Amino acid sequence: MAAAQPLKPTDAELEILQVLWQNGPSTVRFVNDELNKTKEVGYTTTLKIMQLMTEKNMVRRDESNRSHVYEALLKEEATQKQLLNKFLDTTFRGSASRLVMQALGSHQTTPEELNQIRELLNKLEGGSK
Amino acid sequence: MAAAQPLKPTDAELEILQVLWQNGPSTVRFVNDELNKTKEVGYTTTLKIMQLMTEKNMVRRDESNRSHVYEALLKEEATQKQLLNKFLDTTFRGSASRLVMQALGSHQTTPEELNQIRELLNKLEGGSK
DNA sequence: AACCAACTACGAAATTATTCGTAATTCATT
DNA sequence: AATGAATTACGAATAATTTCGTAGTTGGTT
Repeated sequence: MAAAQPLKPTDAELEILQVLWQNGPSTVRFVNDELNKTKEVGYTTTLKIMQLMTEKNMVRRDESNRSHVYEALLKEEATQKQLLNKFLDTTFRGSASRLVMQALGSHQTTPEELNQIRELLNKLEGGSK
Repeated sequence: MAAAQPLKPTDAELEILQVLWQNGPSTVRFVNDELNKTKEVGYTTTLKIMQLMTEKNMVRRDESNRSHVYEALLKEEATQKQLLNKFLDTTFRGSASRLVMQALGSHQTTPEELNQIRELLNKLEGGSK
C-alpha cells in the first residue's frame, strides 16, 4: 500500500473527488447530498467508496470528529492531466489538435475563454504575429 | 437489439474500432495482430468482443468468406464527440476551455495544427480581429 | 442512564467488462 | 475422403467496480 500519486480514479471516485475539489474537505453526508443532486446513490455506497479511496491514499480522513472529514490528496490539475493523456490516446490516437478542434467546435465557450486560448496559442507559436 | 447509434463503446471496443477506422474492414486475425503490437491479448478474446460488437450493431460482419470481415458502423467523429462530451463532464466539469488549455499546454502540437486552431478561434469569435 | 438519530465498519451481492478454454466447423491439401 | 490448420461459436471463469443491507458505535438529549 501507500501507493504513489499517479493512481487512476474510477468514475465513482472521480465524482467524489470533484465534490472535494470544489468544496474542500467534506463529510460523507455532504458529499452524498451533492451527488444526489445529480443521481440517486445510497449513503453507504458513497461511504464505502470514500473508505476505499482512503486506503488508496486518494483522500485523507480526519477522524477527530464523529463525522469524519475527508480531504482530497490527489491534485485536481495533475489528475486531469493524467486522465486527459489516456483519453487523448485511446479516443483521439494522441492527436491533441483534433481533440481541441472537436472540443471548441461543439461546446459553448465564452469570448473571454476564447481569448485565453488565443493567448496561449500566441505563446506556443513564439509570441509574435 | 437493433440499438441506435449512440452506444458508448467500452475500452476494449474502442481499441478495436480504432483499428477498423484506421484500416477499414478487417478480419479478426488482422485486428488481433494489430492489438498485439501494443499489448498481449488472446485471439478468442478479440473474437468474442467483436462478436458482441456485432450484436450491439457497432460493427457489421461480412460472412461471405470463411474469415469474416468486420466493418465499423459507428462513425469515428460522432463517437469521439460523444466520448468527449462525457469526458468533459466528468473530468473538467464541462469547461471546454480548461480542457483545451490543458491539452494544448502539455502536448506536442505542430505550427500547422496551431494555425488550424487559430482559424477556428477566429470563426468562433465572429471572424474579425 | 436510557434512548435515538446519525454515523462507521464490513461482508457480500449485483453489475459490467474482459479473458480464454474447448468444441464444432470449414476448407485447402494430400 | 481423410488430415490438419485456421476459423467461429459458446459457455463459463475471472476481474473490476459499484451497490447496499446489517450490525455495531457514538454522543447528544431527555
